[in-house]
Parts: sequence; structure tokens; C-alpha cells
Amino acid sequence: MSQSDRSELMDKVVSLCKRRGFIFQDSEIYGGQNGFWDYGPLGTELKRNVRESWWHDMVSGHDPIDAPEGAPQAFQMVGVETTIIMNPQVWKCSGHYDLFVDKMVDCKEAKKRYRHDHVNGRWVTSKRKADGDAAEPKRVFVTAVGEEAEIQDRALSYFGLKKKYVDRLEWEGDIQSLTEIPVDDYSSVVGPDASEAGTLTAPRDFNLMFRTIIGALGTDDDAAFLRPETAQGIFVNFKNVVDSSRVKLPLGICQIGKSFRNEITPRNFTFRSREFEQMEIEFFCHPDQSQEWYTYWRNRRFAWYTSLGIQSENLILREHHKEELAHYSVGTADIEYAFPFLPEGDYGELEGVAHRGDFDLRSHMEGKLKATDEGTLEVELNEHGQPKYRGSGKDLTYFDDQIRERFIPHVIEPSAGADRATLAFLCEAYFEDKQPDEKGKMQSRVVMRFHPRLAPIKAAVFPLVKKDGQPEKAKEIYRALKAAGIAATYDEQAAIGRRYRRQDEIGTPWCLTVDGETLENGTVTIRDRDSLEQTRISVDDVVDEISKRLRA
RNA sequence: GCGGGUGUAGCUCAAUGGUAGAGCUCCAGCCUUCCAAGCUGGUGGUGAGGGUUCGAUUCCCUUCACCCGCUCCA
Repeated sequence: MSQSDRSELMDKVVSLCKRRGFIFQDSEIYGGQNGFWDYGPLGTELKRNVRESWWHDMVSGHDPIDAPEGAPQAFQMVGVETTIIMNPQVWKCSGHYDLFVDKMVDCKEAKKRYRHDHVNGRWVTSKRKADGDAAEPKRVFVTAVGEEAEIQDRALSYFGLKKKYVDRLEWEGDIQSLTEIPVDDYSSVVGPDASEAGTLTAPRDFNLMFRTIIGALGTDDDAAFLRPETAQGIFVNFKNVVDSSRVKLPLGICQIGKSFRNEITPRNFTFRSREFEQMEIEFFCHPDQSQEWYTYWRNRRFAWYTSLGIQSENLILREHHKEELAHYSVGTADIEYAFPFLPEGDYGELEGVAHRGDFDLRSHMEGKLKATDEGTLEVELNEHGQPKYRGSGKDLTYFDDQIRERFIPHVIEPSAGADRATLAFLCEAYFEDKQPDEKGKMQSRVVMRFHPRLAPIKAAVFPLVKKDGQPEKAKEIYRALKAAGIAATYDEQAAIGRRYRRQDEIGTPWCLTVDGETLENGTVTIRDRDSLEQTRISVDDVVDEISKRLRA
């Protein structure tokens, strides 16, 4: 598909979403709200089906007695539902607080990130050794995260001067915070760990967590945060679940819920939203087995998307490179979909499957961890030698009474985006074909080819004509379907062909039509959305037949 | 965050410094025995705020949203 075809396809999906009530811009009558989206009646059903399929396939339908295909052994899966606002200490220990709250500048050369207000510097002019003797003097703003002496060292090193030539540095003004330097001058700023000028990005807000206040009279001291991921609610409840639920490792604890991130650039329809829903599993296992489980979950989660109708050529499993990995992660793979708003060959993340080691449980025991130069983790200390953020101090280890061993479980985290999955299913389902009309002329048709499990409406019931007792019979069938818990709709409006097309456009897999024969022999036609084939079945078998096809 | 573009009915698109039109959709009826465009009627709109003007959908400013590129992606 060409680039313009892809972008046209995306436009059509967005347009259909609005036209048929899948997705609306949030607060649209007030001009909208960047990064927030609402689901309409059909979108709500679709997303519910995504969530319910996930919950069924991962939790409620899971068989803990025997090992599923490909799994190293049998395991248990349970659910929790934790709060959006948690004790702020959770985010301090998880590491989100430090990363998510301040204005930061990044150094493209040193690949480091600094708090904007922690970087200090001073204007200085001198000749640069590297540029040769004939070179003009340069004026730069040399910075360091420390104090005056350090800035001088940095300047000497930038100009390539030995310490005894310190008088060749022509200082100008006092030490200033980087916050006082206009961004236009950043091409002359030498970053704290850079060898060249101009490697710092403009300062950016990293208030990526939404802040709120607890208590009606709350002040900033009562600040709290909306969770940026549901995972921490699982980690802090690990001990509760183990102690209360007669569960053993290996164990998956699952949660579906809203999360909030103040994205810098919300874009691409619902793909990057500021309020979004996650479907997360934290899978706890013995450290010796964690590699096997990591491989298992990667493959299992990939297969989940294809089982619900995503073509495997539109889906990739991308293993992260070493440099991409968080410092605690042994491995991470993204499950990515070829969204049509991306260039050909590019994929967008639906789900990340991360091997997180013991980082999370340890952080909540000991306090915020940081990586050492040797690549191990230790508690980050403040200037008094105390933990920067104190952990809970609770024992979150696990005792395995089979092998009589106590250990901190390792965690495999398959973390899926419910809205991203929903969007992928929408894009994947969109299809146009040509079908003959009543005169045999070919007409274009828009059809959403949702997997029946995901389709917002499973069956539509029509009387062929609005007379001869057909509507009454059709309504009976419609009510029988509803009573059986099958999402159904009834429509007697307009010509039969038009009614079929309306259902095609919202992805209803089957249409049942009452006609003259129905009243004679008690059969109706059942029409398949994709093949347009019609067969006759007994009215009495309708509910069973639809149920059977839904399970197929 | 920066630069460019766009914003008229549910959708696709017209038009104009002087009463904003069409097709499709939708709704109400008629007609209709299986795949959208037969008939009649109807609902409905200039993203928001301000300015210029006798009068602004049109010109100007601000703002919001969306799209594209850059940046970013914890």
C-alpha cells in the first residue's frame, strides 16, 4: 500500500469511527481536549469486548491445573483492581517521581538527562587548542552540575588547556543557572558531560504524571499523583494476594484499568492519549525460570492478537536492543502493529513484554534503586547517606515450600494498551469491496471485518418487508437473542440491501431475515458478513447457531 | 515545544463583505419478497472569543482542535 493510500485509509477509519459512533473527540462541543478521546455506543461495546476477551483468555478462562501449550509448567492467574491514586511514596520508590516531575534537558552527545535548574554555568572566551593556533577565540557557556571549581575544570577541558594556563580563560559575568540562558543561545552551551557545544536540547517539561491534591483543603504538601501505570498497584499488593489467596508461584496477577501520562505530543488519533487503559499482567516466578517464562509470554501474547483477527504480516515481535533496555531489564520485546498512520514498514507498540527481574519488589522493600557502574542495583542514597526514598521495609520475598527456598520473585510483565489494541482492531477490520446491487451492478461496500468475539453487535434481525406478520416474528427472534445474552439489533427501516450494508459498516457478523417462507415453514435466512452467503435455519435454532458460531 | 496546513450540516463538498447551497446520511410516511442511490416531506451548519465594518462565514488578531514534518517517546 502506498503512503497516500495508508493515510487515506486512516482518514476513512477516523471518519467511520465518528460517523458510526465508535470514537469521538473528548469534550467536542467545547472545542475538544488534546490527547483525550471518548468512546461512543459502538466503540464502548468494541472496547468492552477487547477487555473481556483479554480477561477471559488470561484470567477467568485460564486452566491452572495443567500446563498450557508451550508453558514450562502449570501456573495460576488472578485479578486485582487497585486505585488510580496511590500513596505518593509508591512513585518515589518505583522511580517514576524523579523522572516524571521536573523540567529536563537532554544531552545528545553524553546521552544524559539533567534537571534544568541543576545545571549551572558561566560565559567564557578563549582559543581552542583543537582548532589550531590560527583559530579565533570562542565564546561559550560552560556548565557543570556542581560548583565553581568544576565549571573551571570543564572550561579548561573544553579548550584543551592545562591547568597552569587558567589565566587564558576570559570569564564574563557570574555563575548563572542554565534556566537564565535563552534557548537560542544553546548552540554555545557546553553540556556538563559534553566535549562539544550545542548538544543540549531545549528544556522540556517532564511533568509526565498528573498531579492532584488530596483533601478539600489540601495544599501542595498533600500532592498526589494519578498513576502512570497500573503495574505498581499489583506490586504493592503482591504480599496481600499471596497471603490471602492460596496461590503459589508461578503466579500471574492481572489488572485492567485507566492510567494517565502527560504525553508531550499526543498524536495519531487515540494511539498516544493522555488518559488510557492498560491490561497488565505481572507474572511472578523463580529467578531460575524467568527466561523461560519471558519467552513463553512473548509468544503467547503475540498469538493473542492473531487469534482475534490481526493478520500476522501486520504484527511484529521486536526484541529491544541492549541500549534500549531499562537498566534493570534483562530483556524486553514489543508487540507492534503496522498502523496505517505510520510510514510503510514502521510499527507502533501495542504491548511491551518486559523481563523486570526483581527490580520492582526490591524497590518496594528497600527503597528506590539505582544502577551501579558494575551493573548491579543498590539503594540510591541522599546527601546524608540515607536512602533517598525509603521503601516499605516489608518483606516481599516468597517462600517456596516445595524446594524449601526463600527468594525475591522475578517478574515478567506483559503490559498491553486496551485503547491501542482497540485501534488496531479497528484499522485491521476496515475493508472495502465491490458487491452487486439489486440490478447486478457492482457497488462499493464498506465492511468492518471484526472477529465475531469483538464485534459490537453479533446479530441483526430484519423482517424482509414491514407487513404480513414479519416484523412480529423478527422481534421475537431479536428478543430471544437478547435474552440469551447475545448483542443483537432489530431493523425494519428501508430496503433490505441497505440494512445489510448498514450492518456491514459496523461489523455485524450475521444478519437474520424473516421472509414469507418463515411463516410457512419456520425458517429464516442467516447471512454471513464476509462471504454474503445465505443459508436457511430453523427459527428455533437461531440462538444455538449464533452461540455456536461465536464459540468457533 | 517548533514550523507548515486545515477548520462550512452526521459525512463529502460548494458559495459570498449583504437572507449559506447540493449530494449522501438520518428521521416521518409511501412503495417494496434478499444486498445502498424509487417517491414525498422533514431535522440540521460557518470550531470558539475579540476586532475592523452600517453589515463578517468571508478581512485582521487571539485561542482551540485536527493533519503533516521536526523534536520527544519515560
